[in-house]
Amino acid sequence: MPGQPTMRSVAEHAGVSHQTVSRVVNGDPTVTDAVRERVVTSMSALGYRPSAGGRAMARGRTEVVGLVIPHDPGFAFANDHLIRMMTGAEQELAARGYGMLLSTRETAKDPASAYRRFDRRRLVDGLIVEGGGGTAALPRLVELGYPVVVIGYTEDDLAMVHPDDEGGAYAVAQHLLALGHRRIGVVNGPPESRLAMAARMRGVHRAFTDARLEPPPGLEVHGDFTFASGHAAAQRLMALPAPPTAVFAFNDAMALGVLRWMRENGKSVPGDVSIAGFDDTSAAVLGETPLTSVALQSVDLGRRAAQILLDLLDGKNAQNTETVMAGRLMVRASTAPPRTVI
Amino acid sequence: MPGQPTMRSVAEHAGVSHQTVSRVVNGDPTVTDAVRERVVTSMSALGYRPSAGGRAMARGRTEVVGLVIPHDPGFAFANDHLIRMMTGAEQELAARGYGMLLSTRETAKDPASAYRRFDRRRLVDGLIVEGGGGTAALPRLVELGYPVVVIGYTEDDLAMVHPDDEGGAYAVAQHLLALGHRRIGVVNGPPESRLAMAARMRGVHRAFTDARLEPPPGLEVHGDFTFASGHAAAQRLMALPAPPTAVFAFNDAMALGVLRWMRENGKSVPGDVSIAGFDDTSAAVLGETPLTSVALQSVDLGRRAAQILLDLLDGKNAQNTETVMAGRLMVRASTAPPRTVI
DNA sequence: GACTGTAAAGTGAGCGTTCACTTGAGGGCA
DNA sequence: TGCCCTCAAGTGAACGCTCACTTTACAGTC
Repeated sequence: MPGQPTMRSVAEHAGVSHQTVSRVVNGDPTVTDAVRERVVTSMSALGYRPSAGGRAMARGRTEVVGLVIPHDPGFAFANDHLIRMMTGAEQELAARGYGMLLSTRETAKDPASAYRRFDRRRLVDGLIVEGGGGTAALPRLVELGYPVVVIGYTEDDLAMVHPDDEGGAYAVAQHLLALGHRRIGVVNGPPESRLAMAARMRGVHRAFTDARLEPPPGLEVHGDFTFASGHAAAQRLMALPAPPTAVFAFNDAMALGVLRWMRENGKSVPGDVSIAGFDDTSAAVLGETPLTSVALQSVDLGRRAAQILLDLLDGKNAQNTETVMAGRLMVRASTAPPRTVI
Repeated sequence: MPGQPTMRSVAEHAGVSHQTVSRVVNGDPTVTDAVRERVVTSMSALGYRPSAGGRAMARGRTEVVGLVIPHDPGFAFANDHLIRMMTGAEQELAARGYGMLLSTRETAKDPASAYRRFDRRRLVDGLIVEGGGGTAALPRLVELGYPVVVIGYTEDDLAMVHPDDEGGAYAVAQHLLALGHRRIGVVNGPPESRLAMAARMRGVHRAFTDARLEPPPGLEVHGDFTFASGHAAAQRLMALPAPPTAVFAFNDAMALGVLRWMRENGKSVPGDVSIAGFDDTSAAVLGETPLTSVALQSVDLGRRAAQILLDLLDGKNAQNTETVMAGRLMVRASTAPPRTVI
């Protein structure tokens, strides 16, 4: 787009200096109303819009932050969370005049792919990384001098924002215990998410401990967050000599897999087996048997991450904080007291 | 981040001119291997990374495009599509060295909000707008000189990329007719999507016509794409004197609402009533009764939109094309022959 | 040997802002 | 009246890159 009006052309049109136009654009209070009005008139007469590139050059920062999200074809179920988180972050950033540049990474194939962009070129001021797991490339970004906020967990010394996984899992386990379940099966997640999964596991154990009960041994199996792995996990759990009366899957997709297995094998839910999930995805809510699950505050998670990053950019709050946002237990039709209270 | 190395400092370190460094960065073939190697060594020794701002200034374009997506709290079901579309677009853009700036708009509250950013400041070279509906602000963007590609439908004279809504709906209707259904209820979408919905309706009618049948009158009701509206629509359809034997809802969320109503009212699916949706969301696939639906090529839709936009930016393909991407009928457990073939 | 052509590298301006500093006008006060 | 102070606006450089043009070196030709 050649021939776009510049500050100098606006200045000429308004009969002031370019610096005065700059002051008007940036809301400098020292400009008198008369001059300001003249400049504003010229700006709209010429159709002037400031160039982000010019500003970036002069200020030494781009006022754009990068958002790195995982993108794994198989993990479609996290989409509700991702979209909400993104909009939360975007709105917070927009409110402070920042833009959000999106970069996707295929965790499995090439974890570093999404970072490479930021490594190669200086086009963002900081980064929000969704999902700390499997991000060995994180230290490289820090090395480059980027402020980084992780949505999720990381072992690197970075600001973290994450849901209260332990509290959420505690709430689910407590709910199931209160219904009278004792043999509670757990479908745990994959190694990439071990920090979040460990927190959820702690929550489950704490619920048992608080109820002065021992967590039943041998009722924990592992999935990889996919529907299919939940389905397989149900098979394994129900084949045990003493199968569980309730299954708590560490995400909704696996919980739906468990539910499907129950349907296929003539088990009623919640009659024979109660099922609970985690994430409160639309698939869990809108199904024929709505799932008890834990709702994350995805929008606020994104919003908060953006706030922290902006504070880091402003030099405020240089501490690498850990922010935990409460989850909410959503009790639905998939959980009920066990047939025979033990 | 002050004191970052620049082209000139790299040039000094390597004992060449800044222009030679520029040539190396941009892969100019006229640089001899010896010099190139020296420059590359200096670049990594100093940790040099080009400044996107400087390049944007000098080139007069930012090499970033904007992606505008709708964000309506109630419309969570489109998330699968959105994420896939975004990753498709992002990967295509990244492959050509472009960045993708995200902007969300709340269609209902303030349709123009997402555009304002691009109106106020010159920070992208072009725009991809997801969902043409309700975008009265589009002409303003064109007026500003942005190349725009719409994913969806628009009445403005812009490049469009959209799924084959007519063909997809045709496939569903044909499938239901082939099963023996004649009284096929349709749960249509909201006015904002009227162009897409009209295409789907044409598809349904064409299927009837091709089968030398008359579309049954009075079996079309309207929803707003939400689960609740699908639920209500089922109520209305089934209260008719001659209720449908199959219901085709124009998105999955409404189809799931229909399914729920059937469950609550003792109708078996697909025994008493067949149900089909549109979009092939995870909620439809992973439910207890997997839904027959139409899968969109969301990733390719995004990828294609990005390609077209990049071509527009290159001055190639100045035509405002309309690109249609086939959908795929996914037949699942929610559709079967009617109990009594009429 | 002088001339031309070409490939490789260098020079300097310019892109549109902001920053640090300077100028100028006007007011208050002794 | 003269001085200083304050507030509003102006001046010019700098930010880091690319573009258009120029220089240099060297080989080929007559």
